[in-house]
Amino acid sequence: MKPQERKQQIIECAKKLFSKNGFYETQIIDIVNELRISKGNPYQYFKNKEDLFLQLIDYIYHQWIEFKVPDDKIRSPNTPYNYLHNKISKIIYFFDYDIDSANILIRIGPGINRTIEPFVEKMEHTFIENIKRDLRAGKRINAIEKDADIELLSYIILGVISRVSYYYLIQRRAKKASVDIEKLVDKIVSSLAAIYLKGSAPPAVKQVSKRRTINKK
Amino acid sequence: MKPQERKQQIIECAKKLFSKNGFYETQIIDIVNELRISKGNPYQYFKNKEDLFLQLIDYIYHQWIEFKVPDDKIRSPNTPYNYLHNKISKIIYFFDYDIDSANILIRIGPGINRTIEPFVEKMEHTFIENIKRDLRAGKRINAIEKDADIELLSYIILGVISRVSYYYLIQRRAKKASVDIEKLVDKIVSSLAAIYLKGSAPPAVKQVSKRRTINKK
Amino acid sequence: MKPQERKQQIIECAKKLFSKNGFYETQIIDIVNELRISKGNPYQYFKNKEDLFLQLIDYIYHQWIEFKVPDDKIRSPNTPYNYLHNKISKIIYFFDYDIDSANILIRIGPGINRTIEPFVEKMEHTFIENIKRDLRAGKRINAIEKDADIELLSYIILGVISRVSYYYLIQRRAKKASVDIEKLVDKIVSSLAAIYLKGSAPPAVKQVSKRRTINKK
Amino acid sequence: MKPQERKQQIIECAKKLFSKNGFYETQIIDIVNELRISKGNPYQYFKNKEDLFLQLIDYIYHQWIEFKVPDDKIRSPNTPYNYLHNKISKIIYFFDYDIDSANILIRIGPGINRTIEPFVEKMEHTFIENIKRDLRAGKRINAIEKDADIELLSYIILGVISRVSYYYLIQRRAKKASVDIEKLVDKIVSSLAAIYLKGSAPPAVKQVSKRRTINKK
DNA sequence: AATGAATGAGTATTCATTCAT
DNA sequence: AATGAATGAATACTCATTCAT
Repeated sequence: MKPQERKQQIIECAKKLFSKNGFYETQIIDIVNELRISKGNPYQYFKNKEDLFLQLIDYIYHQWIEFKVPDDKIRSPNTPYNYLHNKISKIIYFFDYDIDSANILIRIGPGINRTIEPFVEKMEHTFIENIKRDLRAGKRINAIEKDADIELLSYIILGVISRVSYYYLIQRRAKKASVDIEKLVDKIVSSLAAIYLKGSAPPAVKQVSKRRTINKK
Repeated sequence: MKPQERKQQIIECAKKLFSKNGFYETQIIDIVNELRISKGNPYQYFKNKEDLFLQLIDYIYHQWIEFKVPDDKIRSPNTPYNYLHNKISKIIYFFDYDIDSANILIRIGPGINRTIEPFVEKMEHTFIENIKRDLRAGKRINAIEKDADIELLSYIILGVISRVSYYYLIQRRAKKASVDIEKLVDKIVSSLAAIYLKGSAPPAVKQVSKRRTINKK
Repeated sequence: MKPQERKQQIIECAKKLFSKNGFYETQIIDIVNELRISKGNPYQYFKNKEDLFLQLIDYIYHQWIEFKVPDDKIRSPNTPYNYLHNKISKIIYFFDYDIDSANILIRIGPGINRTIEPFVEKMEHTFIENIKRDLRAGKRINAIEKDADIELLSYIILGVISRVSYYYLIQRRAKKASVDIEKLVDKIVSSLAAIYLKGSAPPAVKQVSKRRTINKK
Repeated sequence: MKPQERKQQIIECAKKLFSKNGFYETQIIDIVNELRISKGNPYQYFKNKEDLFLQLIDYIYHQWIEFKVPDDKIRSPNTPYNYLHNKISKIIYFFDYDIDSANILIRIGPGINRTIEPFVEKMEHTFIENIKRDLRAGKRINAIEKDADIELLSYIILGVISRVSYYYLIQRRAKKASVDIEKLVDKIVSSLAAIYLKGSAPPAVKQVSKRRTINKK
C-alpha cells in the first residue's frame, strides 16, 4: 500500500475510534488490530499518538473545506437570510455526513490536554474568523445593526450550531431517533436570524426599556 | 480533620486540578501531593478515580443549587424578559464565581469516557429540563409563540450560554482579558429574547422578504 | 523493608548486573526478578534506568571513600615510596574487594552514552585531582623532579592502575587464574616510582639527549 | 558505486557515529540517513548490527597495520630507546590521525557486550603480544632486566598509552585544547623507559631506602 | 544491488490501587 | 483514619531486520 493511502487509512480509523471512545480510551493497539497492521506501522507516519490526533484535526479541516452541500439544499444567496441559510447548511450537512468529525470537534477535542487544545482552538478560530467576516460584511450592507457585538455574536452562533448538532446529530442519533435535517437547519437559521438579521429581529434593547417602563408603572 | 471536611477538601482539590489539566492528565498523586496527605487517603472516601469525578459532578450540582446571585443583580421577575434575565444571570454569575466548575461542566466532562459521560449528561439533562419547564410556562402565559420548538430552543439556550461562557470566562480570562459580566448577561439575554420572547420572535422563512420589503418603504 | 534498605538493595543488585552484562544489556526486569520485587518498585527510588546508574556511580564513590585497607598491608608513610605504596594499595585492594565496582568504573562507565559519561568523568576527575595533589606535595618535599609534568603523570598513574587492575583482577580472575595482590601492588609501585620518584628514577630527559647525541655521530 | 566502495563507506560512517554516540545510541537509521541510502542497504553487506561493529574492528586493525608515521618523526632504531620511541610514535600518531578509531578501541569497544567484547579483546591481545615480543627481545639484548615481569610490563605500557591518548587526544581535543604530539610522545617514552629500560630500571623495594640514603650523602 | 514499507519482539515506564502497619 | 511501600496490569514507543518490488 502506498504511504499516502496507508496514512489516510490510519487517520480514518483513528477518527472512528477517537470519536467512539475518546483519545485516552483509544489505544494504538485498537487501531492496528482494526486495520490488521503491525503495532509499529502507525509510527512510520505519526510521531506519536498526539501527533496522530493533531494530523486528524488537520485532516478534518480539509475534509470540511472540500465538503459540498447537496445541490438541492443550496439557496440562491440573494438575501442575507439565504446567505446565512447556506452557511448553516454547510455545517449541519457536513456534521450529518461525517458524524465522527462532529464528535471530535465538538466533544472530544476540547478538554483533551494542554498540548492538543491549542490546535483544536486554532481550528475553532478559523471558524470564528469566517463567521466574523460574514458579520462584518452584513454590517456593511446594512443587514445587521451597526452596534451589534460581532465577537459575541460569532460565539453565540458557534454555540448554537455545535450544541444543537451535538444533541440532534450525536445524542439522538445514538438513540436511533430520526432527525429531519432540513427542518433543523430551517429552525436554526430562523433563530439566528432573529438575533441579528435586521428586520427579522426587532431592536431588542429598545423593547426592553419599554417593558421596563411599563413595569415601573 | 473531620471525615466530611477531608472529603470536601479532596473534592475541591480535584476540581481545581481536573479543571486545569483534565481527567487523564491529573494523577491521584498530584492531588495528594497538593494536599500533603497520603497516597491511600482518597481511597477512604472514593472507590476510585472515576468515583471521585462523579462525586465531584454531584458536588458541583449542589454548589450550583445553593448558589445565590448578588442581590443587586436580581431583577423583579415581573416580565418574561426579566425572568429570563435572572435565569441567565444565575448561570453566568455562578460560572464567573466558580470558573473551575464551568471548565469541568463545559470542557472537561463531555468526552471523557463512556462510564463518566452518562453522569455528565444527566446533569445537563436537569439543566435542560429546567429550561424546558420555563419555556412551557412561557407558552402558557403567551410570552412564547405556541408553535415554538421547546426542545430545540432549550438546546439553543444551553449552547449559547456554554459557548459564550467558555469564551468569555475561560479563554479570555486565561489571557488576563477583563470581562464586564453585567454587560455580557445583558447581551446574552437580549439575544435569546430576540429568538423566543414574543414580539421578538423571528419571522417564518417566507416572511423574511416581505418584511424586508416593508422595511425598505 | 525500609526505603533506604530497599534502595541500597536495588543499587547493589544493579551494580552486580551492570558489571556482568553492561548497561544496555541489563534490563530492569532482570533486577526485579533477581530481587523478587515488582517491576515498578525501582521507579519508587530512581527516576529511570539512567538515574539508577548515576546513583550507582555515586554509591561506588562513597564505598571507595569509606574503604579501609587491611591494617597489615599499610606501611608507615615515612618515605614518599611508602606513601605511594599506601595509595596504590588502597585502590588495588578496593578493586580486589569490590570487583564489580572496578568493572563499572573501568570498563562499563566510560563509553556508555553522553548523558552518563560526564558523571563518570566527574568521578575520574576527583581521582585525578587526588593524584595531582600528592604529586604537587611530592615536588615541594623534593621527592619529585621540579620539571615533572604533573598532569601527564597523573594520567599515566591512572592508566597503569586501571589497565593493570583490569587485566589482573577482572580478566584473569574471570579465567579463575589466581593473583598475588601483594606482589602486584609491589610491582606497580616500583614501576611508578621509577617514573617519577627521585632517586628511584634516573633523570630520563638527560639520558635521552645523551643517546640522541650518540645517534647523531 | 561498487560493492566494495559502498561497504567501506558504510563502515567509515559507522566508525564516525559509533565513536560519537556509542554502539547502542547509534541506530542503523542514523547511518543510512547520513549516507542517503536505503534502510535495507547495509544488510547486503553485514549480517546485522553486531557484525557491522565486528567488521569495523577488523577494518580499524588493518588501517592500523597499514598506517605509516610521517618520515620525519621516525628515528633510526639503533638503540632500545629509539626503538621504543618509534613504537609509541606509531600508536600516538595513528590515534591522532584517526581519533574515531582511538575512541572505539579505547572507550566504546570495551564494555559493549559479551558477544562483541571477545573480538575487542582479541585485538588488544595482538597489541599485547607485539609488546611482549619486543620486551622479550629487549631481554635478549640485555636492554631489559632479566627478572622483569614481561606480562605486567606489557599491560602497564598499554595502560599508559591508552589512558594518556584518551585524555590528550580525545578529552582535551573535545574541549578544543591544543596538544603538542611530539612532546607528548617524548614524555611518554621517557616515562616508560624509566620503568623498564636498563639504567632506568626501578629499584627493588628494599633498595629504595638504601639508595635514598646514598643519595643524601 | 537497492529500496523502503512493514513487522513485532522487546522494554521502559506509568499510575491507580492495595494493604500491612 | 492515615500512611506509604509495594504492586503489576497496561501501554506507548523503538528499532533491528525482512522481503516484495
